[in-house]
Amino acid sequence: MKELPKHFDFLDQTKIYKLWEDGGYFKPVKKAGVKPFSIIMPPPNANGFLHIGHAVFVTLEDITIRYHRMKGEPTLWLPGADHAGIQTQVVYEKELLKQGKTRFDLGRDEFYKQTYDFTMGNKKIMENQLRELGASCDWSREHFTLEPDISKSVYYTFKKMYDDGLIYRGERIINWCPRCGTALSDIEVIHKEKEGKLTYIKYPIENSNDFITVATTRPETMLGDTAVAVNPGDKRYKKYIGLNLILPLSSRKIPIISDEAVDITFGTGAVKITPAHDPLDFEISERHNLDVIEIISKDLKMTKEAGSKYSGLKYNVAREKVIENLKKLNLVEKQDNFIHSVGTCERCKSTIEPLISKQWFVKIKPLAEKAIKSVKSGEIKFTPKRYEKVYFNWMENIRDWCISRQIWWGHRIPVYYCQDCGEIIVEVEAPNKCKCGSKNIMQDPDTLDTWFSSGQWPFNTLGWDKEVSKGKKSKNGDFEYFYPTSVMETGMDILFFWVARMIMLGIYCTGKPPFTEVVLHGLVRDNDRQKMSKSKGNSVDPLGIVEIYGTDAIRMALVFGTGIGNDIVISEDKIKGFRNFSTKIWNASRYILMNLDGYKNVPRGTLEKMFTKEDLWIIKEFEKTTEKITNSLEKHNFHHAAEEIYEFFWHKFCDKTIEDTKKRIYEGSDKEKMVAKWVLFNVLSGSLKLLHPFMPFVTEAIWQNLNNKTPLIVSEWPKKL
RNA sequence: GGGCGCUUAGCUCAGUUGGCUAGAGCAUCUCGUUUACACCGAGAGGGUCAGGGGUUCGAAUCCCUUAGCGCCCACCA
Repeated sequence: MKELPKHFDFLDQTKIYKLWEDGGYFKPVKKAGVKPFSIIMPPPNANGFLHIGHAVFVTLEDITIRYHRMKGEPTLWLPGADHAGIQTQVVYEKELLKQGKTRFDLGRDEFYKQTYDFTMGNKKIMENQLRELGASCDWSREHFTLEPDISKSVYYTFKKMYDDGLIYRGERIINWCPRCGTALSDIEVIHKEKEGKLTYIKYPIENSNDFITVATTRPETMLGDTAVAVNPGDKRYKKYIGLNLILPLSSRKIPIISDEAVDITFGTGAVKITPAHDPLDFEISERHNLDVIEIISKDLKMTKEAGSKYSGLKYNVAREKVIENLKKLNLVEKQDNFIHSVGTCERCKSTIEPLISKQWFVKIKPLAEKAIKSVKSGEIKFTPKRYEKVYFNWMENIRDWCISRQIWWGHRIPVYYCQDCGEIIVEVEAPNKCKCGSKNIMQDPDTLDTWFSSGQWPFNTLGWDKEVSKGKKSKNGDFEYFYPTSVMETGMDILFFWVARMIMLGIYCTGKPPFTEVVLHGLVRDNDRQKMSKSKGNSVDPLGIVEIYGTDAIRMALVFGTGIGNDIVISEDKIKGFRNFSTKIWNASRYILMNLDGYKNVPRGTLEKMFTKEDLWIIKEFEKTTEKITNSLEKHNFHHAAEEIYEFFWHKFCDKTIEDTKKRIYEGSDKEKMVAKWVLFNVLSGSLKLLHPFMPFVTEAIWQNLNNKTPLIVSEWPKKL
């Protein structure tokens, strides 16, 4: 055995990681008939550096992975990176803006190429950051969402769903982000409370001197009204239902209709219906076969349909003009201040404009039904269980998923239109001619929602493709061996975006849910309970912390004292505390190694009768601790496990046992020394194993000095001493 | 409007199916320069477990209720 240097500040994490990686310990050895353990890593978005949130998943998943690997299970942790469609495009467009350019200056191909290079550069940095955090994942199986094989599978899924009638193209109301210039799905819209004005406008009734007053926050949309709706039970308006109104400023005749969706208590109880620019109005218009008049275009300017006085004006300019003109006609009853929630783009924060557009949608209900069943039946279990309710709540109220995006970065939709006969061709590989013989075919210009591809991540990365779907074996056999995977661990914030979609698409594509357990963690906050973010300036840079206090400290700080699923509170003081713990482990080990000169380990049985009461106590405590940690890890109770090993190592082993044995170590007989050394050596070895999943670097560094033939990472998880 | 959660020591949080004098880390105080470690050790103080009611032999834990806080979802015109 080698003595340890006095200070471990220079612990060479890179060297230790290399020892593991070069040793091939991250690669699972498949054993026929042995149940494997597998986690697909949530692929970080390859458009920036890792932040503290990434450190959380790395820590929790790496703990789980190391534990299962030590239990001797063929263990796979598959890493990857996500192209992150809109987000990356927004980030790179900002880069371009610094050069005074837009994506249109570059053109589609050049923009894609530059974004690709940018992404690959970030991906490489991220991979090394994952290494610094100790991620023991199998780099030989790493994937990227845009690589050719993955893309092919994504296209195949699209085609399969199209053929099954689960993907359709339709002209419907969607969320339009004017900044990004694309449609968004409902969950990419963040609703924020904003101050506005509620304007009450009088609509004259045809052949009458009566009016119906409607209230609106967007007066300019009246130019596109095609009805006014009231609740069928509203006595005030019953007599008017079926009559016509003369729409001010346009003189169009619009009907007064009745619909259950109208809230009697809101505003005047009469609501103007603008099907082209409001989701609820669109629904009502479908029920009543109303005309749809688009008066705002995608660049937020008024269309010709809005009338010659308004056409070409920006919508907010038009709004003022509409109010002004209505006032001249004495048709504005009043204007109230009003707080309402306004949809904004998740990525660029711009206000969303609902409008009619031709997009691709996933018919989601049939998929959702099976996804609900898989959790209800217990095929998939959530930790913490309370998130199952959140999941059901969302799944049961789900609406069709708009999957086409008018951006350039991502999987281009595998649909081709024949310019001659109008045929729609959906194919994995680009066709060179149409059935009609025409070679004049054009690919759909749009790309797929990034979550459409990440939703297939758990099986696409394992080699599922068209052939496997038809019953053939996957190329390397991974799909058959590792799928369904064991645990999906990720942030609570992407439960709907990702977890829900993986379950739906997993069941659809492979017939099986993609994992048997979902483990969700919370948000990272600072000591004042504030969410950590760069803009607030309160974020902890995990790699910066690694340099100062070491990876082991930050990992412990992230799991200690936080129940799984709850928000994680972390501060520099907390991390410092666990740096102290690393030092404690180092020093205790250094002391033991100093006193193990010439020590040869022997089986416990040969010393059984010579143990002191204190020896037997620590042995018993070790076994109790081992059992508790094992149980906690099985239940994903990371904080319990961490707290147990901390308490055991510091306050039982160091404070009690090491002190108790000093007398024997310094003054005892040879036999007493031998027994004391046995206890120190074996409890230390066992403790290093228990500590290893949490604090892999210090423990491995010490282990390397204990004359062990194999590294700690592949040592056997302990049961007894 | 619907749903979920939180309220425990000065601070940040644990507390598994109800069961010994309610725990940890940090902070505070006292003592200790013992040959692993001051990034340490020994010890101490500190809590009507948000308020009220109920079930029970027994409640921080289960039920009801009130108050405050946070989050998520939703078509508040």
